[in-house]
Amino acid sequence: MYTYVSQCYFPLPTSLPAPCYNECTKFAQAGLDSDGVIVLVNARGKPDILLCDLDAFFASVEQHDHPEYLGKPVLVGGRPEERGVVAACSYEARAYGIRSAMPVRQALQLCPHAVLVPAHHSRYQEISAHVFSIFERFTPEVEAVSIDEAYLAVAAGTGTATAKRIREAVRQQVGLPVSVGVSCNKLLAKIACRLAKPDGLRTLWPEEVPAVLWPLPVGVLPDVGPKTQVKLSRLGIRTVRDLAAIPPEAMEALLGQPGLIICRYARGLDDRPVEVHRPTKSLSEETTFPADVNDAESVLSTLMGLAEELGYRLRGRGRKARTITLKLRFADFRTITRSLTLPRATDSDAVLYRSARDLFLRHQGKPPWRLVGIGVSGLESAPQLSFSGLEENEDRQESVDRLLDTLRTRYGKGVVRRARGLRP
DNA sequence: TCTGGGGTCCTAGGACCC
DNA sequence: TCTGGGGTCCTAGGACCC
Repeated sequence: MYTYVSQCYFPLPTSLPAPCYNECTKFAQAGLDSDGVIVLVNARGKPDILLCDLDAFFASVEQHDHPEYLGKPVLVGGRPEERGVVAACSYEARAYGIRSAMPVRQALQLCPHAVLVPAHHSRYQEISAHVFSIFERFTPEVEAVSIDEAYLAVAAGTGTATAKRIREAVRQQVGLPVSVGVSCNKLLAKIACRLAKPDGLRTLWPEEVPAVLWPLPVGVLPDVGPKTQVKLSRLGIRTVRDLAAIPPEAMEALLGQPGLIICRYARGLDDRPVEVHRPTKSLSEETTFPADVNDAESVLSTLMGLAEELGYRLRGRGRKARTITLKLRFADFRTITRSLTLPRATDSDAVLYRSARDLFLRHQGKPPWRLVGIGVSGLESAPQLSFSGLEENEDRQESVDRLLDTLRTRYGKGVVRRARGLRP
């Protein structure tokens, strides 16, 4: 008997092979267990899914590079007097109730003797690249979620063994703990990893959904953030079990499309594929001022620096953008975005800056300003310019941007700022 | 003591075209 | 004079994630 099952939960008889609650279509094999419940079995040899997540990544790197920090509460983040927040904290710090995204000032009140370290992003990038290269020795199917997290697809039945070997390899060759969750889909792998932390490995198979997933608060599910939790709790929905008992149509009426998705999650169902290549859709640069700013000139000069940085990144990736977005945050935290779309895509610092400046002059609102940012979207790949093409290029500014990029890559940012006539 | 920075995806309304 | 849908592009905001 073959069928197409996507709703409800299915307890599994032990005689059947490892189940998979992904929404299988023509290859899904269904049967009835002793209770007469429909059973959906992975008959296609679907891969096992691993979620590998480096524990407290930035903080662990700092502890690795500075062994004197081992065993201590470590905060990686901005300076408290500049409104910094915690980017990462060690498990020792978490014991004091410190969490990432918490203002550093608040974190230091919870734990005054914590070690506060500024972020070293290029170092984290380097370590991340090393870890990802280890992942890729085990499977080409690696989807980077972030600098410290990746989904891996491996052959069915090999998940746990692979996870053990990955953890050993990363521990030995990089010296960092990585937790791994193993299951048959992304959702359950992610929850398994969360349960495994810190420095652990665990599996979570669909037959464990009622016992393990259902008692947890709905907030463990992806896409269920603070706002959604409030909406759900008004309906008395607090645990995943509560949610699994609600008809999906009701959730769709309440939350739209995401309502249907979280209903499937509540049943342990998730058919998102592991995607190796995910093209960048947008890039942005923003800054919160150490103190609110009252003069437009300061905002504009900051904006120029952000535009240069963004242009540099855009050109470095060989992309151009059609839509430019200005972001402003006021002292009361109200935030607006204003965008414009150009007839032709650009990667020029000057065009980025002028566009953002014009948007600012038109929509600046009332000072003081707290944050300014610039973003680009509508990305296109920029044709590679040959050197001769560069010389013939009518837009001299483009050649200047690229020359300065070369200098910057070779000699660093300070050289370029001087070349542009800015103070180093 | 307020609340970083970099992303993704979705929704909704208006303009415009067929 | 009144009244259609459908599709695409653009803009703005919101929720969420790491």
